[in-house]
Amino acid sequence: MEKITIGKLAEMAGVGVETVRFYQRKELLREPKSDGTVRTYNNEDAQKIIFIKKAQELGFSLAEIKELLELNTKPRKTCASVKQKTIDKLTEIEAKIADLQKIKSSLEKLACACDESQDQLRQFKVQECFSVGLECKC
Amino acid sequence: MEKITIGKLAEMAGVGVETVRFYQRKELLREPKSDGTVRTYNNEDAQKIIFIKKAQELGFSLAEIKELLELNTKPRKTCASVKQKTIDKLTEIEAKIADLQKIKSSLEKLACACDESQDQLRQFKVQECFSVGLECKC
DNA sequence: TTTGACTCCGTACCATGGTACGGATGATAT
DNA sequence: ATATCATCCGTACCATGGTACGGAGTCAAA
Repeated sequence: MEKITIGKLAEMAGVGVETVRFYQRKELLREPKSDGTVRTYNNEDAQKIIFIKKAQELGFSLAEIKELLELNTKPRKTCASVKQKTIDKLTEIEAKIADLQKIKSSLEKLACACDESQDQLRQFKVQECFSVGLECKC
Repeated sequence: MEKITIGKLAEMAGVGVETVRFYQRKELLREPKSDGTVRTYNNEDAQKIIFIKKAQELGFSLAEIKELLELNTKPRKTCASVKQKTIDKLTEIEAKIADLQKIKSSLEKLACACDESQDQLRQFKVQECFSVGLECKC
């Protein structure tokens, strides 16, 4: 395994060096062992940063992301409690997927309306996707 | 249609009065007509706020949410350009759904690992979901 | 061995998305 | 009609998630 410096790591993950250090302060990333004074990272650190960025785009806060990353890594936790937390997270994620599907259906309807009348187009309201039944009649 | 004051609206949508005013400043909500000095809102305003909150949880910024709400409401836009933008948004949303599915599969695998050995459990890494192939052997 | 690039660390600053506060005015219930 | 409550508006402040800066130390190639 090659020696990865913070600059290299940041580049691999597509973030700034300062961001890496910020995540360390927030305990989203470990403080790596230093051989001498310059610290070295590994591929897992890069993977973690990439996960953090993706999860943020999906509406998770850093605190929530920390929970996700630590689900099974806290010692002294029973299998059962890990499983319960995991299932809770799964439920949350399924809800997000369902909400995205609603917006998706709504936008599909809008795409249809583009081929209908100007009137149809102007009267369409994306925001209704969370309150009324949606059916695309294309 | 009943008269909805800002306080009522905020309550309906589950936000604070200040948040409503903030969204108005950001032009996510219209400045409603006032009959006299107190302004009155309608159900659509409430629907919009609910949409905003949901979309935020899905990782959209207020600027992006504004774009979504305005997709078909800007006059002087051609049907074709509306359609193109809509399709772009759809693509984005499909990507989000796909990423959520990856995390979901990963957590499902974790839930399985809970029933296996402690070793399996501790070695599991959620963050791998964006880099390696995942298969649940439950 | 010096020069240039990179690291480390602290502190300051920034944008986004609100939240709180306070005074003036307007509405409503008794 | 007056007490109470909400609205309006401006401004200040706040938390989250970074980003920038500056000084000191370190490493590696020429």
